[in-house]
Amino acid sequence: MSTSTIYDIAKAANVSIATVSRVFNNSNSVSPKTKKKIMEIAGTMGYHPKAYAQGLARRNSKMLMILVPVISNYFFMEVLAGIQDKLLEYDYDLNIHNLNSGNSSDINDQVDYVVKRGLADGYILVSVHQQEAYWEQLKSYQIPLVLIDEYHPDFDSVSVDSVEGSYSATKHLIDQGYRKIALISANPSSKPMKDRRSGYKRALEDNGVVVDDKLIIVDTNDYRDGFTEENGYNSMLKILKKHPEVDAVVCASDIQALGAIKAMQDEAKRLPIIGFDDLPISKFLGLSTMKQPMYEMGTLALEKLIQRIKRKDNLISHTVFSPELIKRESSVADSVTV
Amino acid sequence: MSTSTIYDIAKAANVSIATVSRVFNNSNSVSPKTKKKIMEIAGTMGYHPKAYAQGLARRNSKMLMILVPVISNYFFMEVLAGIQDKLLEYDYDLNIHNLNSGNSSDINDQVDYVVKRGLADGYILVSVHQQEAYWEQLKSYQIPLVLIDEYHPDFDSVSVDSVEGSYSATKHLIDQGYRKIALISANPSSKPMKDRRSGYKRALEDNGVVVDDKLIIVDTNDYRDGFTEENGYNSMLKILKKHPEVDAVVCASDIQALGAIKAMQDEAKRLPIIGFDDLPISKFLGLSTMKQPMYEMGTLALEKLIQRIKRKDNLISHTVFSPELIKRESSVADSVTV
DNA sequence: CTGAAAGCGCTTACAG
DNA sequence: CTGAAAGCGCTTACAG
Repeated sequence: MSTSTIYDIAKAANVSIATVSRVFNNSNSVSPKTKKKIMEIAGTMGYHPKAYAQGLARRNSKMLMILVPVISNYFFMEVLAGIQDKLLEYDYDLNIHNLNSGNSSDINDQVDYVVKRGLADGYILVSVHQQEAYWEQLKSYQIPLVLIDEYHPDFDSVSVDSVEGSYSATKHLIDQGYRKIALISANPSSKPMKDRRSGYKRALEDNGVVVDDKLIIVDTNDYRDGFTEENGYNSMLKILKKHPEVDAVVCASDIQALGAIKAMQDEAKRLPIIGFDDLPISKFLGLSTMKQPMYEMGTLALEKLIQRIKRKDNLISHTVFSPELIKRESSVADSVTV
Repeated sequence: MSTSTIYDIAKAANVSIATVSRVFNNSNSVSPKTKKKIMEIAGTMGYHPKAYAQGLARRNSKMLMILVPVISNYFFMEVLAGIQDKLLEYDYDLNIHNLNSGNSSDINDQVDYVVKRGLADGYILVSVHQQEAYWEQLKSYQIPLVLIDEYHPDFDSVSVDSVEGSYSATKHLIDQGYRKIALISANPSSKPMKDRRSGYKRALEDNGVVVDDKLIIVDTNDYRDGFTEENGYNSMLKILKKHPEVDAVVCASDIQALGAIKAMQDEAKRLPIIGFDDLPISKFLGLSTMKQPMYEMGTLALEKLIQRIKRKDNLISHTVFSPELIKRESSVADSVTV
């Protein structure tokens, strides 16, 4: 660690530490001459104000933090891009804290720990799903915080209507005459998955199709909440072997749909299929899907957080986007061939 | 912000702040009784020691930081997984700082800023490629730091032999009789790309094939250093239209290979092709590739960093892995059909 | 434009 | 097992 402090610089420049501090805080009440001298000395000594000392003295950190359970998914990537681009307009550092499910402590405790340590001035929680009791506790800390991909009345939030999205996806298949529609699910207890399942069911019911719970395929492997190619692959295999009556498939995510498509290829079958997300790769594979405005969700969440930091007593606001149906070859009847 | 401090807790519990501090630092020299009382009070008041105050008082943060230019690639994801899993053995927090190329300041300055602020006790730089002069400057700060996907004699590092990997990929195609082998490149000025290009050239030369620089395809769009499907798609289109003599293709990355394959489909052509990375999706698409031990690179880098923090004067160590050739359908002669 | 001094919220010898 | 006090490296009124 370059060990020089503000005292070293002050001594070398023959000024007080207050003056050194001022040049690093861009106070204009420093003469250009001494400013220049201080900057030169700081340069050669490799000095820069230490975050911990500044954070303590200022009582704010000019840092924002993103808390996210799974960094390695495309949804988060795009959300992050939106946050980062918007961040260029503001004077904040950004750090990402990966909530680790492999960790001994659970997500609750990890959020609690990070947030209470107060490293950042505000937090964006992406795809963090908690019990009601925990949200209330979090609320009591009165820390600026916005939710993405989750809804709770007590916090600003930006999310997508998963019920509606799944409804549209299912309806799209129904409209083409399919009736035995399977759902390849992810971890069924997660909030978005519950919503997607209920959208799927409602679409069937609204169109006079009896819901058959056996056609809702849940893989037991919960790695990454089931949002993996393997999950889709195995689920599709199960459909092909145990449910030959199925004539179309709704997937909880594009990544599972990709695995499912591979399974169909391996079995030389072809069923209409639709995903959820719209990964960049999906376009290349002709996968129909429900697109979420991920980038916009990121920019909007950041704006909400900045506003919240400025005025803690602003009214809470919620933004819910509707996913958009992207029709491509995978779900269109006449292009579905073996 | 939950505004209670150690003083509030001390007062409420009728003890000194030293005692409160001790219970939060797991000092065993506190009676179980007062410990319990303090924890209860802290619980109801939502108290937890603030990171900035602790960091300043302790002179270390028990935090590690990853600096990375592009978070949204599979290589980083796997490296991160390795780091995180290994981290469970140690008592450190982990944060990720995304070096933002969209930012006004360049990567140099961003690394400098972050590292000098001293938020973490050590840093892992992933895929950060700098000029020699900057490495020297960084070295002068004497901050614990390890490099992944880059090599510099002054820092511990973990990397892959891109020259050898690219050589093997090219040789694999040559061995099957192909001679007019194109290279779909990424940003040609990046270190790994230079290495991959030279591996490609050497493999050709070693096997009596004259290198034709026109067959090295560089897309002008530098988004994400060219590691995108679009880049691969456009590059392949160019090959098919302008270089019909090409009989096989080496790609700088799997993600580009995916785009390239899509382009071939759209043009109803099929050339043997090989990528570099081994994304999970590649297996499903039958893409041959050069696999890097990303997860292991992460765990190893973390271990090196921990050692470096413990003993700053240990000898610098470098680990270079050899990529492994994964043969799948995309590059095998007899399975290549339109 | 500049300095002296208080304060930010902790930790940690030191003393008992 | 516990407390008083110094110190960590800054910022920021206040005074000049």
